[in-house]
Amino acid sequence: MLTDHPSYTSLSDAEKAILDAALTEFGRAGLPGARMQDIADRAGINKAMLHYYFRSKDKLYEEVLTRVVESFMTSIEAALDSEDTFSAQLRALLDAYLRAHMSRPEVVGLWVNENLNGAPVARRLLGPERGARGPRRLLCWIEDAVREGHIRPVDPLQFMITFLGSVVIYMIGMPMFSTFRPELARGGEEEIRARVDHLHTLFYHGLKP
Amino acid sequence: MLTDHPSYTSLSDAEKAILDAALTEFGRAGLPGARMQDIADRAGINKAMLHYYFRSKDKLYEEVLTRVVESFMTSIEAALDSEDTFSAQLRALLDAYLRAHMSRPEVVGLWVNENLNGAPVARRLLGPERGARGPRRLLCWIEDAVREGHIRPVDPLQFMITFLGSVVIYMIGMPMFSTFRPELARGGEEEIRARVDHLHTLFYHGLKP
DNA sequence: GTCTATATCTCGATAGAC
DNA sequence: GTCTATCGAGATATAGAC
Repeated sequence: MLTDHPSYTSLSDAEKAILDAALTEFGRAGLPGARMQDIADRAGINKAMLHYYFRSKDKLYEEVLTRVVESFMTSIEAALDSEDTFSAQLRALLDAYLRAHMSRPEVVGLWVNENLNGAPVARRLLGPERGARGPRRLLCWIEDAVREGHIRPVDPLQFMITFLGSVVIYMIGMPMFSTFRPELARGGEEEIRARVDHLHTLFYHGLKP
Repeated sequence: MLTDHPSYTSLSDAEKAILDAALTEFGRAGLPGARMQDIADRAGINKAMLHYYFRSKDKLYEEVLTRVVESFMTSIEAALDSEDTFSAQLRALLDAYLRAHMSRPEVVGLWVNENLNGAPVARRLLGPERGARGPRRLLCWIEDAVREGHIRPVDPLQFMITFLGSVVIYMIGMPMFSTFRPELARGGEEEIRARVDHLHTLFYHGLKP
Protein backbone atom coordinates (compact mmCIF):
# COMPACT_ATOMS: atom_id res chain seq x y z
CA MET A 1 0.00 0.00 0.00
CA LEU A 2 2.55 2.54 1.16
CA THR A 3 5.39 0.62 -0.45
CA ASP A 4 4.15 1.48 -3.95
CA HIS A 5 5.47 5.02 -3.76
CA PRO A 6 8.61 5.50 -5.87
CA SER A 7 10.59 7.05 -3.02
CA TYR A 8 9.71 4.36 -0.48
CA THR A 9 13.01 2.50 -0.62
CA SER A 10 14.97 5.66 0.07
CA LEU A 11 13.30 6.17 3.44
CA SER A 12 14.88 5.30 6.74
CA ASP A 13 13.40 2.50 8.82
CA ALA A 14 12.02 5.03 11.27
CA GLU A 15 10.26 6.95 8.52
CA LYS A 16 8.73 3.78 7.11
CA ALA A 17 7.50 2.74 10.54
CA ILE A 18 6.04 6.19 11.16
CA LEU A 19 4.19 6.31 7.83
CA ASP A 20 2.82 2.85 8.41
CA ALA A 21 1.65 3.61 11.93
CA ALA A 22 0.22 6.95 10.84
CA LEU A 23 -1.84 5.27 8.12
CA THR A 24 -3.34 2.98 10.71
CA GLU A 25 -4.16 5.70 13.20
CA PHE A 26 -5.38 8.31 10.71
CA GLY A 27 -7.54 5.67 9.05
CA ARG A 28 -9.03 4.62 12.35
CA ALA A 29 -9.80 8.03 13.75
CA GLY A 30 -9.36 10.63 11.03
CA LEU A 31 -7.08 13.63 11.20
CA PRO A 32 -8.57 15.24 14.33
CA GLY A 33 -9.20 11.98 16.20
CA ALA A 34 -5.76 10.44 15.71
CA ARG A 35 -3.13 11.08 18.40
CA MET A 36 0.53 11.63 17.84
CA GLN A 37 1.31 9.60 20.95
CA ASP A 38 -0.54 6.59 19.52
CA ILE A 39 1.29 6.90 16.22
CA ALA A 40 4.63 7.06 18.03
CA ASP A 41 3.76 4.06 20.20
CA ARG A 42 2.68 2.01 17.19
CA ALA A 43 5.82 2.95 15.30
CA GLY A 44 7.93 2.02 18.32
CA ILE A 45 9.65 5.37 18.54
CA ASN A 46 9.56 8.49 20.65
CA LYS A 47 6.89 11.10 20.14
CA ALA A 48 9.43 13.82 19.58
CA MET A 49 10.78 11.95 16.56
CA LEU A 50 7.53 12.40 14.73
CA HIS A 51 8.10 16.12 14.72
CA TYR A 52 11.74 15.67 13.89
CA TYR A 53 10.91 13.74 10.72
CA PHE A 54 7.58 15.29 9.71
CA ARG A 55 7.42 18.74 11.35
CA SER A 56 3.70 18.62 12.25
CA LYS A 57 0.64 16.40 12.42
CA ASP A 58 -0.78 18.02 9.29
CA LYS A 59 2.37 17.46 7.28
CA LEU A 60 2.46 13.82 8.33
CA TYR A 61 -1.16 13.39 7.32
CA GLU A 62 -0.57 14.87 3.92
CA GLU A 63 2.43 12.65 3.38
CA VAL A 64 0.40 9.53 4.18
CA LEU A 65 -2.50 10.55 2.00
CA THR A 66 -0.26 11.32 -0.94
CA ARG A 67 1.20 7.85 -0.87
CA VAL A 68 -2.17 6.13 -0.56
CA VAL A 69 -3.61 8.06 -3.49
CA GLU A 70 -0.56 7.19 -5.56
CA SER A 71 -0.94 3.53 -4.71
CA PHE A 72 -4.63 3.57 -5.57
CA MET A 73 -3.93 4.92 -9.02
CA THR A 74 -1.19 2.44 -9.72
CA SER A 75 -3.34 -0.54 -8.75
CA ILE A 76 -6.16 0.54 -11.06
CA GLU A 77 -3.82 0.77 -13.98
CA ALA A 78 -2.25 -2.58 -13.22
CA ALA A 79 -5.62 -4.32 -13.05
CA LEU A 80 -6.84 -2.83 -16.33
CA ASP A 81 -3.61 -3.67 -18.13
CA SER A 82 -3.62 -7.28 -16.92
CA GLU A 83 -6.71 -8.31 -18.94
CA ASP A 84 -8.22 -7.51 -22.31
CA THR A 85 -11.94 -8.22 -22.22
CA PHE A 86 -14.37 -5.99 -20.35
CA SER A 87 -15.65 -8.83 -18.22
CA ALA A 88 -12.17 -9.93 -17.19
CA GLN A 89 -11.06 -6.38 -16.49
CA LEU A 90 -14.13 -5.81 -14.35
CA ARG A 91 -13.31 -8.88 -12.31
CA ALA A 92 -9.64 -7.93 -12.03
CA LEU A 93 -10.56 -4.46 -10.79
CA LEU A 94 -13.04 -5.78 -8.23
CA ASP A 95 -10.57 -8.36 -7.03
CA ALA A 96 -7.59 -6.02 -6.75
CA TYR A 97 -9.55 -3.22 -5.17
CA LEU A 98 -11.29 -5.44 -2.64
CA ARG A 99 -8.15 -7.32 -1.66
CA ALA A 100 -6.18 -4.12 -1.22
CA HIS A 101 -8.82 -2.81 1.14
CA MET A 102 -9.23 -6.07 3.05
CA SER A 103 -5.51 -6.17 3.75
CA ARG A 104 -5.53 -2.55 4.89
CA PRO A 105 -9.01 -1.47 5.96
CA GLU A 106 -7.60 1.77 7.34
CA VAL A 107 -7.12 3.03 3.80
CA VAL A 108 -10.86 3.23 3.39
CA GLY A 109 -11.14 5.06 6.68
CA LEU A 110 -8.53 7.54 5.53
CA TRP A 111 -10.36 8.22 2.29
CA VAL A 112 -13.74 8.49 3.96
CA ASN A 113 -12.58 10.83 6.69
CA GLU A 114 -10.85 12.99 4.14
CA ASN A 115 -14.07 13.28 2.15
CA LEU A 116 -16.20 14.03 5.19
CA ASN A 117 -14.00 17.06 5.73
CA GLY A 118 -14.48 18.20 2.15
CA ALA A 119 -11.40 16.41 0.85
CA PRO A 120 -9.14 19.48 0.78
CA VAL A 121 -5.94 17.48 0.52
CA ALA A 122 -7.22 14.76 -1.80
CA ARG A 123 -8.75 17.29 -4.17
CA ARG A 124 -5.41 18.96 -4.52
CA LEU A 125 -3.68 15.64 -5.12
CA LEU A 126 -6.26 14.37 -7.63
CA GLY A 127 -7.11 17.74 -9.12
CA PRO A 128 -7.09 18.53 -12.83
CA GLU A 129 -3.55 19.86 -12.57
CA ARG A 130 -2.28 16.40 -11.68
CA GLY A 131 -4.57 14.66 -14.15
CA ALA A 132 -6.40 12.44 -11.68
CA ARG A 133 -4.76 9.54 -13.42
CA GLY A 134 -6.57 6.67 -11.69
CA PRO A 135 -10.17 7.89 -11.77
CA ARG A 136 -9.83 9.24 -15.30
CA ARG A 137 -8.45 5.96 -16.45
CA LEU A 138 -11.54 4.25 -15.00
CA LEU A 139 -13.87 6.69 -16.76
CA CYS A 140 -12.15 6.18 -20.10
CA TRP A 141 -12.33 2.44 -19.65
CA ILE A 142 -16.13 2.59 -19.28
CA GLU A 143 -16.52 5.10 -22.12
CA ASP A 144 -14.53 2.88 -24.45
CA ALA A 145 -16.56 -0.19 -23.52
CA VAL A 146 -19.74 1.70 -24.39
CA ARG A 147 -18.36 3.00 -27.67
CA GLU A 148 -17.18 -0.44 -28.70
CA GLY A 149 -20.53 -1.98 -27.80
CA HIS A 150 -19.28 -4.27 -25.05
CA ILE A 151 -21.80 -2.75 -22.62
CA ARG A 152 -25.00 -0.77 -22.99
CA PRO A 153 -24.89 3.04 -22.99
CA VAL A 154 -24.30 4.12 -19.42
CA ASP A 155 -23.11 7.29 -17.71
CA PRO A 156 -19.44 6.47 -16.94
CA LEU A 157 -19.31 8.67 -13.86
CA GLN A 158 -22.48 7.16 -12.38
CA PHE A 159 -21.16 3.67 -12.84
CA MET A 160 -17.74 4.55 -11.49
CA ILE A 161 -19.39 5.91 -8.35
CA THR A 162 -21.47 2.76 -7.95
CA PHE A 163 -18.43 0.59 -8.53
CA LEU A 164 -16.36 2.37 -5.91
CA GLY A 165 -19.21 2.41 -3.44
CA SER A 166 -19.96 -1.27 -3.74
CA VAL A 167 -16.41 -2.14 -2.74
CA VAL A 168 -15.80 0.60 -0.20
CA ILE A 169 -19.05 -0.06 1.68
CA TYR A 170 -17.94 -3.62 2.31
CA MET A 171 -15.13 -2.35 4.52
CA ILE A 172 -16.89 0.62 6.04
CA GLY A 173 -20.00 -1.21 7.12
CA MET A 174 -18.34 -4.44 8.23
CA PRO A 175 -18.93 -3.84 11.94
CA MET A 176 -22.65 -3.81 11.24
CA PHE A 177 -22.84 -6.35 8.42
CA SER A 178 -21.01 -8.89 10.53
CA THR A 179 -23.84 -8.81 13.05
CA PHE A 180 -25.90 -10.56 10.37
CA ARG A 181 -23.14 -12.98 9.29
CA PRO A 182 -20.05 -13.04 11.52
CA GLU A 183 -17.92 -15.00 9.02
CA LEU A 184 -17.76 -11.93 6.78
CA ALA A 185 -15.42 -10.17 9.19
CA ARG A 186 -12.85 -12.96 8.83
CA GLY A 187 -12.12 -11.71 5.34
CA GLY A 188 -10.86 -15.09 4.16
CA GLU A 189 -10.49 -16.27 0.59
CA GLU A 190 -14.04 -17.62 0.57
CA GLU A 191 -15.60 -14.33 1.60
CA ILE A 192 -13.59 -12.25 -0.85
CA ARG A 193 -14.47 -14.58 -3.70
CA ALA A 194 -18.16 -14.47 -2.77
CA ARG A 195 -18.15 -10.68 -2.79
CA VAL A 196 -16.26 -10.43 -6.08
CA ASP A 197 -18.54 -13.02 -7.71
CA HIS A 198 -21.66 -11.25 -6.53
CA LEU A 199 -20.54 -7.87 -7.82
CA HIS A 200 -19.21 -9.23 -11.08
CA THR A 201 -22.46 -11.03 -11.88
CA LEU A 202 -24.60 -8.08 -10.83
CA PHE A 203 -22.68 -5.54 -12.85
CA TYR A 204 -22.09 -7.81 -15.83
CA HIS A 205 -25.81 -8.45 -16.30
CA GLY A 206 -26.67 -4.91 -15.31
CA LEU A 207 -24.47 -3.54 -18.08
CA LYS A 208 -25.11 -6.06 -20.85
CA PRO A 209 -25.99 -4.37 -24.17
CA MET B 1 -34.73 13.07 9.96
CA LEU B 2 -34.66 13.81 13.67
CA THR B 3 -38.32 14.76 13.69
CA ASP B 4 -39.38 11.18 13.00
CA HIS B 5 -38.75 10.13 16.56
CA PRO B 6 -41.98 9.64 18.55
CA SER B 7 -40.86 11.85 21.42
CA TYR B 8 -39.73 14.75 19.23
CA THR B 9 -42.74 16.99 19.80
CA SER B 10 -42.35 16.78 23.56
CA LEU B 11 -38.89 18.33 23.46
CA SER B 12 -38.16 21.93 24.31
CA ASP B 13 -36.95 24.27 21.59
CA ALA B 14 -33.49 24.25 23.10
CA GLU B 15 -33.32 20.47 23.02
CA LYS B 16 -34.44 20.35 19.41
CA ALA B 17 -31.85 22.93 18.43
CA ILE B 18 -29.15 21.02 20.28
CA LEU B 19 -30.00 17.67 18.69
CA ASP B 20 -30.07 19.26 15.27
CA ALA B 21 -26.76 21.02 15.73
CA ALA B 22 -25.21 17.92 17.24
CA LEU B 23 -26.23 15.83 14.23
CA THR B 24 -24.48 18.30 11.96
CA GLU B 25 -21.28 18.45 13.97
CA PHE B 26 -21.04 14.73 14.81
CA GLY B 27 -21.72 13.92 11.16
CA ARG B 28 -19.02 16.27 10.00
CA ALA B 29 -16.28 15.25 12.38
CA GLY B 30 -17.31 12.11 14.21
CA LEU B 31 -17.52 11.68 17.94
CA PRO B 32 -13.91 12.55 18.78
CA GLY B 33 -13.57 15.33 16.21
CA ALA B 34 -16.75 17.23 17.06
CA ARG B 35 -16.51 20.02 19.63
CA MET B 36 -19.10 20.89 22.22
CA GLN B 37 -18.39 24.58 21.64
CA ASP B 38 -19.25 24.25 17.95
CA ILE B 39 -22.47 22.41 18.76
CA ALA B 40 -23.45 25.12 21.23
CA ASP B 41 -22.66 27.90 18.74
CA ARG B 42 -24.66 26.21 16.00
CA ALA B 43 -27.61 25.67 18.36
CA GLY B 44 -27.40 29.29 19.45
CA ILE B 45 -27.10 28.49 23.11
CA ASN B 46 -24.47 28.44 25.81
CA LYS B 47 -22.03 25.58 26.10
CA ALA B 48 -23.03 24.89 29.68
CA MET B 49 -26.58 24.18 28.53
CA LEU B 50 -25.40 21.18 26.57
CA HIS B 51 -24.36 19.54 29.80
CA TYR B 52 -27.48 20.72 31.54
CA TYR B 53 -29.71 18.95 29.01
CA PHE B 54 -27.54 15.99 28.01
CA ARG B 55 -25.06 15.38 30.81
CA SER B 56 -22.07 14.52 28.61
CA LYS B 57 -20.80 14.47 25.06
CA ASP B 58 -21.21 10.69 24.89
CA LYS B 59 -24.81 10.84 26.05
CA LEU B 60 -25.61 13.49 23.49
CA TYR B 61 -24.01 11.43 20.76
CA GLU B 62 -25.98 8.36 21.68
CA GLU B 63 -29.20 10.34 21.73
CA VAL B 64 -28.57 11.67 18.21
CA LEU B 65 -27.60 8.27 16.85
CA THR B 66 -30.66 6.61 18.34
CA ARG B 67 -32.96 9.02 16.59
CA VAL B 68 -31.20 8.69 13.24
CA VAL B 69 -31.32 4.89 13.36
CA GLU B 70 -35.00 5.01 14.25
CA SER B 71 -35.68 7.32 11.32
CA PHE B 72 -33.74 5.10 8.94
CA MET B 73 -35.80 2.06 9.86
CA THR B 74 -39.09 3.90 9.53
CA SER B 75 -38.26 5.24 6.08
CA ILE B 76 -37.36 1.77 4.79
CA GLU B 77 -40.66 0.36 5.95
CA ALA B 78 -42.60 3.26 4.48
CA ALA B 79 -40.94 2.86 1.08
CA LEU B 80 -41.56 -0.89 0.94
CA ASP B 81 -45.18 -0.53 2.00
CA SER B 82 -45.89 2.17 -0.56
CA GLU B 83 -45.51 -0.12 -3.60
CA ASP B 84 -46.26 -3.71 -4.48
CA THR B 85 -44.01 -4.80 -7.34
CA PHE B 86 -40.32 -5.48 -6.81
CA SER B 87 -39.29 -2.96 -9.44
CA ALA B 88 -41.43 -0.20 -7.94
CA GLN B 89 -40.28 -0.97 -4.42
CA LEU B 90 -36.67 -0.89 -5.55
CA ARG B 91 -37.20 2.54 -7.05
CA ALA B 92 -39.08 3.79 -3.98
CA LEU B 93 -36.27 2.63 -1.71
CA LEU B 94 -33.57 4.23 -3.83
CA ASP B 95 -35.52 7.43 -4.08
CA ALA B 96 -36.37 7.73 -0.38
CA TYR B 97 -32.95 6.72 0.80
CA LEU B 98 -31.11 9.04 -1.56
CA ARG B 99 -33.35 12.03 -0.89
CA ALA B 100 -33.10 11.58 2.86
CA HIS B 101 -29.33 11.64 2.60
CA MET B 102 -29.18 14.55 0.16
CA SER B 103 -31.26 16.68 2.51
CA ARG B 104 -29.04 15.75 5.45
CA PRO B 105 -25.61 14.60 4.27
CA GLU B 106 -24.36 14.60 7.85
CA VAL B 107 -26.41 11.48 8.53
CA VAL B 108 -24.10 9.51 6.31
CA GLY B 109 -21.12 10.98 8.08
CA LEU B 110 -22.56 9.95 11.40
CA TRP B 111 -23.12 6.39 10.25
CA VAL B 112 -19.69 6.13 8.64
CA ASN B 113 -17.81 7.53 11.60
CA GLU B 114 -19.68 5.23 13.91
CA ASN B 115 -18.65 2.23 11.81
CA LEU B 116 -15.03 3.30 11.58
CA ASN B 117 -14.96 3.11 15.36
CA GLY B 118 -16.39 -0.40 15.34
CA ALA B 119 -20.00 0.78 15.66
CA PRO B 120 -20.33 0.12 19.39
CA VAL B 121 -23.42 2.26 19.80
CA ALA B 122 -25.12 1.33 16.53
CA ARG B 123 -24.55 -2.37 17.14
CA ARG B 124 -26.34 -2.10 20.42
CA LEU B 125 -29.21 -0.16 18.84
CA LEU B 126 -29.56 -2.50 15.87
CA GLY B 127 -28.55 -5.68 17.65
CA PRO B 128 -30.53 -8.91 17.67
CA GLU B 129 -32.20 -7.88 20.96
CA ARG B 130 -33.93 -4.97 19.26
CA GLY B 131 -34.65 -6.96 16.11
CA ALA B 132 -32.75 -4.77 13.65
CA ARG B 133 -36.12 -3.95 12.15
CA GLY B 134 -34.97 -1.95 9.13
CA PRO B 135 -32.12 -4.09 7.83
CA ARG B 136 -33.99 -7.32 8.47
CA ARG B 137 -36.97 -6.01 6.64
CA LEU B 138 -34.69 -5.33 3.65
CA LEU B 139 -33.23 -8.84 3.79
CA CYS B 140 -36.68 -10.44 3.93
CA TRP B 141 -37.81 -8.32 1.02
CA ILE B 142 -34.97 -9.65 -1.15
CA GLU B 143 -35.46 -13.23 0.04
CA ASP B 144 -39.13 -13.10 -0.79
CA ALA B 145 -38.47 -11.70 -4.25
CA VAL B 146 -36.11 -14.60 -4.94
CA ARG B 147 -38.54 -17.20 -3.62
CA GLU B 148 -41.37 -15.81 -5.68
CA GLY B 149 -39.22 -15.71 -8.79
CA HIS B 150 -39.25 -11.95 -9.33
CA ILE B 151 -35.45 -11.88 -9.34
CA ARG B 152 -32.75 -14.46 -9.87
CA PRO B 153 -31.26 -16.31 -6.89
CA VAL B 154 -28.97 -13.89 -5.12
CA ASP B 155 -27.42 -13.64 -1.67
CA PRO B 156 -29.71 -11.16 0.11
CA LEU B 157 -26.98 -9.83 2.39
CA GLN B 158 -24.57 -9.26 -0.50
CA PHE B 159 -27.16 -7.32 -2.42
CA MET B 160 -28.24 -5.33 0.61
CA ILE B 161 -24.62 -4.29 1.13
CA THR B 162 -24.27 -3.26 -2.50
CA PHE B 163 -27.55 -1.37 -2.37
CA LEU B 164 -26.57 0.60 0.72
CA GLY B 165 -23.11 1.30 -0.61
CA SER B 166 -24.31 2.58 -3.95
CA VAL B 167 -26.40 5.25 -2.23
CA VAL B 168 -24.10 6.08 0.64
CA ILE B 169 -21.04 6.51 -1.56
CA TYR B 170 -22.83 9.22 -3.48
CA MET B 171 -22.82 11.43 -0.41
CA ILE B 172 -19.49 10.39 1.02
CA GLY B 173 -17.49 10.86 -2.14
CA MET B 174 -19.24 13.97 -3.39
CA PRO B 175 -16.28 16.29 -2.66
CA MET B 176 -14.22 14.21 -5.06
CA PHE B 177 -16.88 13.24 -7.61
CA SER B 178 -17.84 16.87 -8.06
CA THR B 179 -14.34 17.62 -9.35
CA PHE B 180 -15.36 15.59 -12.41
CA ARG B 181 -18.85 17.10 -12.72
CA PRO B 182 -19.56 20.10 -10.48
CA GLU B 183 -23.36 20.00 -11.06
CA LEU B 184 -23.58 16.83 -8.98
CA ALA B 185 -22.93 18.77 -5.80
CA ARG B 186 -26.01 20.93 -6.38
CA GLY B 187 -28.15 17.92 -5.54
CA GLY B 188 -31.11 19.22 -7.54
CA GLU B 189 -34.05 17.22 -8.81
CA GLU B 190 -32.26 16.42 -12.04
CA GLU B 191 -29.22 14.94 -10.33
CA ILE B 192 -31.25 12.86 -7.91
CA ARG B 193 -33.38 11.47 -10.71
CA ALA B 194 -30.31 10.62 -12.77
CA ARG B 195 -28.78 8.73 -9.86
CA VAL B 196 -31.98 6.85 -9.05
CA ASP B 197 -32.51 5.96 -12.71
CA HIS B 198 -28.98 4.72 -13.09
CA LEU B 199 -29.15 2.50 -10.03
CA HIS B 200 -32.63 1.24 -10.78
CA THR B 201 -31.70 0.19 -14.30
CA LEU B 202 -28.40 -1.33 -13.23
CA PHE B 203 -29.91 -3.37 -10.40
CA TYR B 204 -33.08 -4.29 -12.27
CA HIS B 205 -31.16 -5.86 -15.15
CA GLY B 206 -28.52 -7.21 -12.82
CA LEU B 207 -31.15 -9.11 -10.85
CA LYS B 208 -33.49 -10.24 -13.65
CA PRO B 209 -34.30 -13.98 -13.45
C1' DG C 1 19.46 11.20 15.89
C1' DT C 2 17.30 10.29 20.31
C1' DC C 3 15.04 11.20 24.57
C1' DT C 4 13.14 13.88 28.83
C1' DA C 5 10.94 17.61 30.42
C1' DT C 6 8.02 21.18 29.76
C1' DA C 7 5.58 25.06 27.57
C1' DT C 8 1.21 26.11 25.44
C1' DC C 9 -3.19 25.32 24.05
C1' DT C 10 -7.77 23.27 23.56
C1' DC C 11 -11.48 20.78 25.13
C1' DG C 12 -14.99 18.64 28.21
C1' DA C 13 -17.05 19.41 32.38
C1' DT C 14 -18.49 21.86 36.68
C1' DA C 15 -19.18 25.40 40.25
C1' DG C 16 -21.79 29.00 41.52
C1' DA C 17 -24.03 33.63 40.82
C1' DC C 18 -28.33 35.22 38.98
C1' DG D 1 -33.03 27.64 33.19
C1' DT D 2 -29.13 30.55 31.87
C1' DC D 3 -24.58 32.44 31.89
C1' DT D 4 -19.48 33.47 33.36
C1' DA D 5 -15.45 31.81 35.02
C1' DT D 6 -12.50 28.23 35.74
C1' DC D 7 -10.62 23.61 36.70
C1' DG D 8 -8.13 19.71 35.10
C1' DA D 9 -7.10 16.29 31.60
C1' DG D 10 -4.86 15.50 27.58
C1' DA D 11 -3.20 17.08 23.22
C1' DT D 12 0.56 19.24 19.98
C1' DA D 13 4.82 21.03 19.80
C1' DT D 14 9.49 22.54 21.32
C1' DA D 15 13.71 23.29 24.10
C1' DG D 16 17.75 21.45 25.27
C1' DA D 17 20.76 17.69 27.27
C1' DC D 18 23.10 13.69 25.56
